[in-house]
Amino acid sequence: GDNTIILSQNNTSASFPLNLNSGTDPVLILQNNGHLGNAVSALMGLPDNNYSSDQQAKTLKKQKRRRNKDSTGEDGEGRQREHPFIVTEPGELARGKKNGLDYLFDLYEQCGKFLLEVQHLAKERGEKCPTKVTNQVFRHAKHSGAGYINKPKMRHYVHCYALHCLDVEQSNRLRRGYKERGENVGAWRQACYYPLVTMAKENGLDIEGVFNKHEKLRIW
Amino acid sequence: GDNTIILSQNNTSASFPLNLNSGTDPVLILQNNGHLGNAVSALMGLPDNNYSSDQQAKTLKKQKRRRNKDSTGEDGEGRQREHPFIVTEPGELARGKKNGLDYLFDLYEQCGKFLLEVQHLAKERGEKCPTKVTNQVFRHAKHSGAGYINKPKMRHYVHCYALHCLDVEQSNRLRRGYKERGENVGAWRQACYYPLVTMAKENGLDIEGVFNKHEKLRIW
DNA sequence: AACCCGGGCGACCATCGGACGCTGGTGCC
DNA sequence: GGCACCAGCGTCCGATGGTCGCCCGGGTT
Repeated sequence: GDNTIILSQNNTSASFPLNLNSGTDPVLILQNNGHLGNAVSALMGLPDNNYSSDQQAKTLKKQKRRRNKDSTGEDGEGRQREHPFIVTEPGELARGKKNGLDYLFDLYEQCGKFLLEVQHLAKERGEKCPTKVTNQVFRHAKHSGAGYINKPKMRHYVHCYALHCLDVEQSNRLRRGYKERGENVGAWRQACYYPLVTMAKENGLDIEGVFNKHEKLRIW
Repeated sequence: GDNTIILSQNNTSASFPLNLNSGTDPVLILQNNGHLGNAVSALMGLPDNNYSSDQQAKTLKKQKRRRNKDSTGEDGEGRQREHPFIVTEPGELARGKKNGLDYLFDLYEQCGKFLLEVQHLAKERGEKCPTKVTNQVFRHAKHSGAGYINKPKMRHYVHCYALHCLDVEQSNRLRRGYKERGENVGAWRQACYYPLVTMAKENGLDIEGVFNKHEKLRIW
């Protein structure tokens, strides 16, 4: 059934260097219209640039991708795909078969928690210990029942989360603006990128540098 | 023709945290009996442990490895394989068709330099910038004419280099001991591992932690 | 009901980190 | 010269990071 979560935004931060968050500490209402298991707080980021080095013969093999249309009942229970995100303003609950942005950001917090678990497990097994959210972390999340977390999604919105972490005020303003104008999630996502570039420039860093300065973004 | 290089061991260090080097600063004589191009100074390390996570069905497919026996003259010039290392004491020049350990350690310094070059190139191209010695760095080294540097070799001796960086005295003692006893390189290499474990334990860290504390080992 | 928009995420791919073991250089007899 | 030892490094492999685009959910008409 539907599931509503209430949590304070005054998150687990306990920041460290360069915390650009300004501190309005309202109570947020999250929601996943369908499931959910836990909730936390964290931040993230990374640009979508696809530079890649070693320019060479790029075989340029473009072939059709096929999907296994195995839509066979499965179990009858459990949604297949997450509801799409819509642009919501801070604290706003998404209506209908949609998810809001507070919920999106909470997924990043959850990933941070899963990373911590993976790190602890690795440590006590004497294995190599990741400092970033890796494939292994996504796998762990899935195995832990958080099937609604997946790599493509998290990577896709990472710089939106980053803006949220680095400057909540500006992030909130953007959300309200895009909601008001009735823009879709894709447009909002794009828009999140530019403030980050500006912030990086102001601090004389690249985007990655900005991420690394922030406790919660460092793991992305 | 043969090539001898003289350089001060008081290296480019300019350390930073936890520099365990004790500071005898003699003049070292390096040598690669056959080529060589430049020389620097740096340090490195990493254990050979093969933990790996996600224990699973390990397909265990063992198949014959084949080599391209293309020993065709090539050019007539240029050695194919590096001369093997022998255990030499500090400052000792390897005799005959052998290379000494000072030369081995210098290769790690060279790798550090190649990493810096790759980092600068990446930065000015706006590409992703490696913090570690990666495949790309080995590729760059090869392209830059340092064909005598290759990944398997560098990984193989990394913890020997680490010991050298973290405690030259002990490293030197070990070298002298193993040379005296006429042990082969493989035995010496193995022996380098244990002091590192002890050092890690003393500092309450794992091997990787020890590496990360040292300016020059961090890149491995 | 039918249509179309847009976005979730399965699955693909280049590349990586890591290591095995063949090949042949090297010293000894 | 012949042989046995042993180590250099070509080459392979599982897994990763990164992304494309198929497929379908969802709102609208």
